[in-house]
Amino acid sequence: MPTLKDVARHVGLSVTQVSRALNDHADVSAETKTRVRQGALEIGYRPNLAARTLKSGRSGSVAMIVPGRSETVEVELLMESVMGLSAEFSRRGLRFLLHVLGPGDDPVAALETLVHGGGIDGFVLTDPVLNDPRVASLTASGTPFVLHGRDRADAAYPFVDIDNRAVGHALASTLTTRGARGIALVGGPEDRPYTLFRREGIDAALATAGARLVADLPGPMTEARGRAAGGSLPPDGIDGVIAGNMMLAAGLRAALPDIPLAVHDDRLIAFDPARLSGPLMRTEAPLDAAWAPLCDALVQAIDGEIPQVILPFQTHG
Amino acid sequence: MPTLKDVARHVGLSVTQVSRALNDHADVSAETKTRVRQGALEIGYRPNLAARTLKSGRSGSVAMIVPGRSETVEVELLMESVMGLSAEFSRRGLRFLLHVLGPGDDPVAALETLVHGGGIDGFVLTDPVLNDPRVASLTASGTPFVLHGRDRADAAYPFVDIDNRAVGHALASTLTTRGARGIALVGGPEDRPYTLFRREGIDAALATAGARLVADLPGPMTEARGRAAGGSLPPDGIDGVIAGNMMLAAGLRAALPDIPLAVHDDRLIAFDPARLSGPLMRTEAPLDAAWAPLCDALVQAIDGEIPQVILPFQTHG
DNA sequence: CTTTTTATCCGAAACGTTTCGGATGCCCTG
DNA sequence: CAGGGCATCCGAAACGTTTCGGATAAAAAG
Repeated sequence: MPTLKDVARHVGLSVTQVSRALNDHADVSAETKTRVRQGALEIGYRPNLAARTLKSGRSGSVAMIVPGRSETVEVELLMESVMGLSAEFSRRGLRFLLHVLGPGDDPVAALETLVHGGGIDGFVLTDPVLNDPRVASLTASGTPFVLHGRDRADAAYPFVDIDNRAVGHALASTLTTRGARGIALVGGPEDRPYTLFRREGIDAALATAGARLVADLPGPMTEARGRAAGGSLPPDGIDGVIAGNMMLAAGLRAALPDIPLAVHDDRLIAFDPARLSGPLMRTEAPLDAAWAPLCDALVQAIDGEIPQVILPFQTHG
Repeated sequence: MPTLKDVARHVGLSVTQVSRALNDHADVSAETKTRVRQGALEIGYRPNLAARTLKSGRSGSVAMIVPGRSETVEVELLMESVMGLSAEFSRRGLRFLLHVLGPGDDPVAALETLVHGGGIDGFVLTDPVLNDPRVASLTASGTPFVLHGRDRADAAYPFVDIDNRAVGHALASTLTTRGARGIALVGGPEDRPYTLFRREGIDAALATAGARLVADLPGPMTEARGRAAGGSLPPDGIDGVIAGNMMLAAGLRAALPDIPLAVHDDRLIAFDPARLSGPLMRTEAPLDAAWAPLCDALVQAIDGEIPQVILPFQTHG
């Protein structure tokens, strides 16, 4: 495998100038730069990451820790993010390390092992719970990271998220402006911050409109539970339902064919809203819009900044 | 961060001896070894992965390159192997690097970048095509790898695979021993070696039994295509069909309710064979039995061996 | 015509580790 | 006591990159 020295010999320059040329440094003439790049291409030069790391202290690799297969985890989402993030990182020349936890493994312990071992510049964290211990651990050790979501309202670390409070507000408002006064919420898992934030927004909107939350049923977001929840709601006093995602909405629609439905759509699975009959309003924020911002944010976090990105959502219907 | 030099100064030895002591080398006295280890602990020494990698070429991490989302790729299988392999590697204390290709990326170029970049001890390759260029590239550069499957019959490199020729033979035999003489094959993609190997086994079995292959329809293995292929078969002269996997079989069964079906089941998706009515014979080899052997084989390959593992399959019905 | 600037270039040191090829002192054999 | 064998140690050279501190020439300024 050719090294900088080989390129230098090939183009008749010093190793120094070749290095500077390839890194687009200032004191190399434009002509030399193209000549060097050309020569590097010709002999198939590829930079040695280990050497670069040794010199610069940055390893150029980032890591993500994901839970293994289990009941509570949405594999579809997991793999969507793994593939999306990995692709974005490779495009930026960064290496993506994936650590899959075993059945009984502690996420924080795995994190600390990886951090301690060195060679990782930063972490991507996803699917936070309230006051996530991983955030605490990384903050304590001063390791750069970016969180997809937030584990508390007053997050002071780098994150990429949507405004779930606003989402909740929009969902509730869209029902109340259509006259709904008794509203049921069939939301996501209770220990997830976004469930909480959305409910805050819902409460605020309902209070303003003089409506009230008749039922609040947090839980897993599957079509089956949507149907079950729809069936368990009291038959009277409910003229609008808010669903956590499209699967829940589909189940709810099956159980309650005519009720006005407001739902947040993360576009995780291709689910055509037209398939849902009856009155439907949606807030839409595609999850896969987050991968690139997450990568950028992590890069900035590694550079010592604290990027906090709020992605937009759209309202339909 | 303390380095070897710091440890050396702290215990009053040379850098050389400290390095050898920590790596449990032969010509260091037992007493010195413990003294060095103690000293290293005291000042909190952590080996620098980059330097070690640069010098020794071993980094303790392995990589896998997967295609991004596309039509031709079975995401479910991809995710299954990524999760399975990653979990197995972390359990062995190895780091698992995942590189997801962009839409137009060349797998071989990505491979070579990663190889020369350093810091990767070996690769896991999956889903080979005939005479796979990745195999050629890694063989040429002398990089350790293990292939899930084989890209040719006379593979001389490390691999983990099932005996697809035997699978084909078993599938065909199970039909001929039941009296079938005109047999249709609805197999997998044409450029996949396993499709070829299975057909070899099928041909051999049919020749022995005096039966013949009336139709041969390679292609993607989806339920829809199974149904389409079933409908396109000539109505007469076929008294047995071989299907590439359970999805194909399900489609075929829908189109041909009574025909004897022989199918290979990789247990990729939980598909209860009992759901298929009519005469059914199966060869069964769960894909997820391969992750652990693949890891072991890669570790051996990195140590210079050439493990070649043939996993067993079972025959049902 | 000398001096200063500017645009390019280069040698050499450094990052932290492993390892080759000796050194040193000691004990044992003859 | 000369010599070989053994256990234990060390200096120095690598691995491939980045970068500091100059060097060289031509162009601009005095």
